[in-house]
Amino acid sequence: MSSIHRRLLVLLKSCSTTPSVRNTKPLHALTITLGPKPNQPIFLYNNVVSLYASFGEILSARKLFDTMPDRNVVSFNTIISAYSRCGYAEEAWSMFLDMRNCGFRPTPITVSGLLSCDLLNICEGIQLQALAVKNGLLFADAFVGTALSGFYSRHGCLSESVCAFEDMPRKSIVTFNSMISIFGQHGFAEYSMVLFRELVRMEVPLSRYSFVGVLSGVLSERDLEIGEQIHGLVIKNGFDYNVLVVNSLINMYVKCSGIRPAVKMFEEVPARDVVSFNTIIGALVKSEKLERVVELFLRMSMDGVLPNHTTFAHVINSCAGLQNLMCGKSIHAQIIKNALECDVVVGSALVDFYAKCDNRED
DNA sequence: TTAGGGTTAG
Repeated sequence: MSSIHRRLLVLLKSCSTTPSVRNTKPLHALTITLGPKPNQPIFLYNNVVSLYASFGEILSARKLFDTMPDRNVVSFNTIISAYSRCGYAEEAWSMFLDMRNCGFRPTPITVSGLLSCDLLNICEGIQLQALAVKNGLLFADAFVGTALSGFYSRHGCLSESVCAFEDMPRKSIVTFNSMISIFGQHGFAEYSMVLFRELVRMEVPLSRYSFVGVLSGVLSERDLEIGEQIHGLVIKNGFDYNVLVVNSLINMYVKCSGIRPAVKMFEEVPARDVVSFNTIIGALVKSEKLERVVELFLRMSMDGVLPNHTTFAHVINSCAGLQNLMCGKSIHAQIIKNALECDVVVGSALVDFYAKCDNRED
């Protein structure tokens, strides 16, 4: 191995320990210095493409991919998954066609990467399913089947999603969590619970997503008992310190038993993030307890939790309801500081706020 | 020795 390749490997190692665009650029520069010679280690190029993609620098990733002197299956899988993650379904599909034209056989990673693209159309997904069945890709691991069931669910095809799940020769904890969540999101809390119980009986260690999934369907007063049972299991399994699970529980109490028990839970938990605050703030707005919204917003900043567009939209709506021009204007200043004035939801809330405060010009 | 799945508020 030449000294320049050794230097590349050292840079690559530093990129993987502290990944950043700043660290990736010198690595990229060195690959350019090497020139388009044959026998270049594709491995290094793949890593740089992957690093750019992981920072959302999809154009840089593609540019480098195009200049690579040689490519392998991993190169194609990296760029296809990068496009899929960013929602560029057409580009992902076009790279998939290029891959096949270059004589590479799609792997489970190619197919699951494409199927997990939010905007992949139904015809292409069905073609991928046929290809996966024909090539036995569902037997390799649980990724393709899980992605397929998620793909059908996103397109509103619940029965196809369930079929994909049931036909899977290999299922993982993620497959179960995903299906539990799909049932919940489609309003089938009882099926979600049946699958969750099956998972418990299998005695595999539950993950935080198992609880998030099953709680996503527990949304009405009649489900409160189920919600409380899940709460018990959360504690039993030691997830009551996990902010993601705790937020799902707070949301469940908001939906099933109203603001009081939800606030009680919110006050008792060891840690809160922006979603915990937004859940309670959203519930306070709905029940028209607008003064408390502003109080909670102030407490949020005292606790060092940064507001986001959801928080600002709720708080501005409360100021509009209270017709409190002074308070709203000061929140507006913070919105500008956070560069959220052009956010469509926040911006619309501001327009509504000024109109309700008879301040048409602003 | 590089590529892949489940996530709460709105």
